[in-house]
Amino acid sequence: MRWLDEEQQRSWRAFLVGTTLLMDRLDRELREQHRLSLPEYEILVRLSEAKGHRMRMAMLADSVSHSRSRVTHTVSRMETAGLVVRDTCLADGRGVEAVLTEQGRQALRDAAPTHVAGVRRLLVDLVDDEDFQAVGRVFNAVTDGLIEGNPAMDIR
Amino acid sequence: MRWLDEEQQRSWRAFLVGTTLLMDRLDRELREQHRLSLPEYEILVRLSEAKGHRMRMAMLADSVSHSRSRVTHTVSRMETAGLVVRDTCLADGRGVEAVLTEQGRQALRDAAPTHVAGVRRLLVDLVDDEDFQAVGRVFNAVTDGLIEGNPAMDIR
DNA sequence: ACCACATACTTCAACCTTCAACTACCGACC
DNA sequence: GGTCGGTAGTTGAAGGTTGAAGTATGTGGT
Repeated sequence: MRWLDEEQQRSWRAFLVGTTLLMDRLDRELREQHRLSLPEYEILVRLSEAKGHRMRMAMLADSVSHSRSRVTHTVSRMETAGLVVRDTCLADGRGVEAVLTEQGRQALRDAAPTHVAGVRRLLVDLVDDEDFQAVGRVFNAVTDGLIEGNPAMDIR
Repeated sequence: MRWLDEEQQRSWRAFLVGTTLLMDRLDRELREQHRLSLPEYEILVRLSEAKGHRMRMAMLADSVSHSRSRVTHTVSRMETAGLVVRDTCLADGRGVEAVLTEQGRQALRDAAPTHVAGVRRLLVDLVDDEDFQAVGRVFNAVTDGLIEGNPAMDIR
């Protein structure tokens, strides 16, 4: 059994604690200033980038790496809040598309500056550009490892 | 308003998705193989490193960066499972200490190899040592930023 | 000694996530 | 064209998390 050395141990714990604090804070800021959770915000982002501001539920789920069930619930809440609507998929009778409403687009326009400013202030602006790029490489590798490793999850 | 450039954007998203997948997987492995959640595991680790295998609730909460309420619940579940016991604090009548039981120590001994192997296989062994060190630096900076920024949270 | 205020932890209810059914539809094979 | 297995999405209940309010104890001023 190979354990982690001192250095690796420290990095791993820093990651655990830092991530917890960071996500907590970003979520809180969105909630307090825009009545939006971080998962909801991410869904708004994905939809806003999609063609026609609409996306199949499964694709949405994959793109944020949440379970389908979770996305169902999240989208339901967002629908109640008027941020999205559901639309049945013409091409596939089983399919459902989530569609951004004008109100949803507006919510995203409002929230984006807060969110980006938070990511900068609490993360990006605190560290070397080089180091931040390393973070990108590391988690791309992690994602690849987990998506390859998982049969039938190679959509991306 | 300064947005993130392409590269930063990619890194940030890789981080979000990679973290989600990684934590999910590590949690699942612990649950399936050892009936332990990741938060529970972390508490076992903290307690095992503490003098006398015991720690005040508040200190425990700070050390894993969870809310006090959350730690109360987690410890309650762990107490039911026989992994820890609560003990009132002699020095401070308000205080409560969580104490690792022999069963808790055993659970940790059993689970640790699984967990460490997972962290290696899914993260550490996939990336450059340099890059992993960068991750450590980045999240130490994040933690410092968030703990300094927060009045009365400088315990560590 | 008393009071006000702060700290330590718990409780409760609302909310979110997970997991295991469940419904509905597609596609292919006979 | 009926059946079988697979895919898309939802549902409902159980479990975990949050945040505000509650209980109990410590602390400092008078």
